[in-house]
Amino acid sequence: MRLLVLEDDAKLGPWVEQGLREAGHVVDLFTDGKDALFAAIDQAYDVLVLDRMVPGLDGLSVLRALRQAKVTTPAIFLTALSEVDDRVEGLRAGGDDYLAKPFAFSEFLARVEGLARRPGAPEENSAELTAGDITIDLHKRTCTRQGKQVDLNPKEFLLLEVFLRSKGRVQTRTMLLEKVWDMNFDPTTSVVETHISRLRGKIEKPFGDTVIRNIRGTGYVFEQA
Amino acid sequence: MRLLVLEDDAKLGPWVEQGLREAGHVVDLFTDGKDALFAAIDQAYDVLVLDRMVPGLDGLSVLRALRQAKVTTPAIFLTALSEVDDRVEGLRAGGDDYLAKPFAFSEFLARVEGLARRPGAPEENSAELTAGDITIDLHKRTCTRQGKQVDLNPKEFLLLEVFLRSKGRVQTRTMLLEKVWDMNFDPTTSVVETHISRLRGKIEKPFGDTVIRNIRGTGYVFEQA
DNA sequence: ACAAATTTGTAAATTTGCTGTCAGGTGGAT
DNA sequence: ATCCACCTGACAGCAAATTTACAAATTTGT
Repeated sequence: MRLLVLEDDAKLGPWVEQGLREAGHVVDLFTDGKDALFAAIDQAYDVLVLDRMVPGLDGLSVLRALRQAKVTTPAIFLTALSEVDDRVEGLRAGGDDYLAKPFAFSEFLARVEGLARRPGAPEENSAELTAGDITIDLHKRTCTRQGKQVDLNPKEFLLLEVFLRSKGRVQTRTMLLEKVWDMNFDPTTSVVETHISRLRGKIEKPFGDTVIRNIRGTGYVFEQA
Repeated sequence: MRLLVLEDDAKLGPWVEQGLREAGHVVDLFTDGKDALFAAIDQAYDVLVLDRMVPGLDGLSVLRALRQAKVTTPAIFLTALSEVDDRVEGLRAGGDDYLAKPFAFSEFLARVEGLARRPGAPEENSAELTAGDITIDLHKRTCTRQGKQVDLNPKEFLLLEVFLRSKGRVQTRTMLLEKVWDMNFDPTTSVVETHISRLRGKIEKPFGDTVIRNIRGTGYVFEQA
């Protein structure tokens, strides 16, 4: 598989490059936005990996330019910024997925390879995640259950997104704190519980069943319907 | 899994400790290098997690001392980016590993668990354990028998897990106390019997047969179906 | 740029339910 | 028959989880 990586961080770039190589892919690493843009236009890549902030031309602009030029290669953003808006912005610009730093390489690889084998043009393909009768649309930021629309706040949406991406595996409180709140050192907070409760109020209560199961002393599992 | 963590940072230490606990491991946290060294010498850990800089004796020295004492437990270093020098990078060649802060917990967990199964254990990854018509899924934390779901409490689940990992071999009460309760000595307690009874109530009674056989004066054996 | 409205995190109150102890019962071994 | 190990159910303590209320922070509209 042929991959373009745009990343100027001196450590992260080579790390990503080597990891992808070891996984059997062909990688072109760029540290400058303009170079990456030109390369992406005249070469056929399977996936683009873009950093949000780089010299020359930032990843966001690169992708916008590409989409304008009708280049539909799927793209994934690496973003150091943790706020929801920053994650979302990449998607708005025509990105197909994002990943917050720091990340586990295995997860990165899975996402990249997942994008590549996805059929259809990114334009009409509205990045969706589904579990049973629950569906969320990453681009439109909407959530539906049994066809009915469910309004979620940003944090609730992100929390649900993490659950839908975990495909039924247990998410420990520590993992959730990291993925949804980027909190790295605070085992005492009870944000998780609070937001689980709110999410349940919207996604379970009106439907009278249980989709988020608690595992005492560990965390939560999203049950596949 | 039994882990030693040497980390003096007041935030990072407890965070790592709890995260590993939630993931189902037994953790001993130390903030002083010397204490950690003594513990690592006379206890059998599966992995050592060492900070580079700690009071008493720094992580690298601890590891050197251990290797000299022929302790081969695999180790992973947590180190600030600025502390990554040649010596630390060299760890990789020796089979040990390092991780630069800040890191994603999920990645840390993956590395730690990867190190532990290094000594020629090719299996794993399936996350399922099976015996006859009984199956447990460690990721989803579920248990089924004859296709029917069986709800287990954390301790019951852990107990069953221990049995499935030792298919056919006798588990003495002492072994169970150590593996499930992390107790090292207390002949008076009857926790084991109580929990065996509860587990049986869920996994034998509804199915009308026996899978956990008692061996009078010794312990229990899990019978393959 | 300001005020109103919404969203988010904290803290406290309440609920839930897991866990270990114990007591009484059962049954096997000698 | 009697001892001893094991089984089982009841119960109380406790810690985790849930819910609620409130305050801080953020977003939105003007």
